[in-house]
Amino acid sequence: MVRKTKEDAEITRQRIINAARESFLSRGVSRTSMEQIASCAGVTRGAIYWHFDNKIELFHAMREQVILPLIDRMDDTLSVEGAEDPLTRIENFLCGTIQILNDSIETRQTYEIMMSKCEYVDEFATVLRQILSNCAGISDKLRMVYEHAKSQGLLRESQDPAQLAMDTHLFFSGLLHLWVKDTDGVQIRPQAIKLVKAHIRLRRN
Amino acid sequence: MVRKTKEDAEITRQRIINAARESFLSRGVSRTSMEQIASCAGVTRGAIYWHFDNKIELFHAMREQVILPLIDRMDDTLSVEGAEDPLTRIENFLCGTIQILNDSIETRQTYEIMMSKCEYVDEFATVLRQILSNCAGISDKLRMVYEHAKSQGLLRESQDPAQLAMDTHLFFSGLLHLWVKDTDGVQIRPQAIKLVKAHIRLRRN
DNA sequence: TTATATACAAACACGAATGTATGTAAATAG
DNA sequence: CTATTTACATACATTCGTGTTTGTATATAA
Repeated sequence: MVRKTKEDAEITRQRIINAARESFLSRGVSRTSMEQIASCAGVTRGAIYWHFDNKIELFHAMREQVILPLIDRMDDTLSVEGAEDPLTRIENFLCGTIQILNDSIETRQTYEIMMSKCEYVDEFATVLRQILSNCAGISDKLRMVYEHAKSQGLLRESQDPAQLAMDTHLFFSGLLHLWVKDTDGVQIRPQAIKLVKAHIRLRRN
Repeated sequence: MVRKTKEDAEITRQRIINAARESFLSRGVSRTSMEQIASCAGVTRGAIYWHFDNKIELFHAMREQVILPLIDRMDDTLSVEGAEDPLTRIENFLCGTIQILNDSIETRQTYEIMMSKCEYVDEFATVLRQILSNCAGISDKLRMVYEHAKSQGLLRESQDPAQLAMDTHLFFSGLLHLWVKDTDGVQIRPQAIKLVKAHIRLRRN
């Protein structure tokens, strides 16, 4: 219970992040006190303030743990000129993201926190800007893939890739929001994959 | 500055709601204290506690002021068997909602609060459920209109009205989220209407 | 082997927010 | 005209959270 080795400290750090996630989820970010996180992690506030400057740094650490892998994966899934045609790549990207939310509790909880248990004001306004910038990145990537699809004659009629990309991005943004908030799994979780496929089918030649 | 007439009291009540909206918007719901709302409204906490039991009652009052008219409008715009064909009715409903957000500061601010300045935990979890239930209502209405469109042969190929409705609802949900958060008006506000029209065009025969 | 930095726990100081209780002057009912 | 509400303002009690400071045992570097 005293001085730990470096690995022990890293474990403590991770436990604090996990405790923060659980606490944020059940009480909301701003209502969660450092003391609550600490007791949930089995440490004192001293440990938290040792590893993190304050609550928002802790929030950032929690967020990055799930966001960075997702961004990497997006780059992989969308950009790779691989076996599948562009429209299938988009479909796989969307379905794969849903699948990750299904499989990873940490990702699911973090998304729920970001979408309905956090107030984006003051220091948190920065986070919102990061989210928006990330959104712009997704739209951009989608547009490029849709352009490929168009040049390969996969799209019906002459549809604008930029508008298609935005439509898909907004659809998926809405889907994620509802998916995450549908904690009972009644509203749309069961049909999410089917909806994605129908969405893609709508633009296929 | 003492006992007011009934109309004066109603004015005070409305000023408190307005002050709450402004305060919620800039500091977030949970960080906003009753004292801040009071001073912003030019009254004391006593006045607020006279009109409202607590912060969440105040929140509900603020929300209902903009939500109830919107719901009424949805019923009018979508349900009426009028001059326009079903797909145009949907388009008008979506564009009209965007237009209201554009024109009404109160509506815009309230939506921004609900979407990014509020934590849906504890007492506020109820609000989230209301929102979800409202979402289900919108999907339902949309599905019915799409069924009309299908029976009139307005849709391309054989598309499932339920899936189309969900797709539209998710698209619009994503659009509203991004529209509200795009306070600089750079990301999508200028192209929102065009996106709606492209979305509808995609399903037209 | 000793000095120092690390990884926390414990204690302190301070502010801030909430709900309630009490006071009060004027509007309104009878 | 007086009794009672109404529509607040003011004061009080209590709780809770934050950031910082101090203490300390041990890992680690030299």
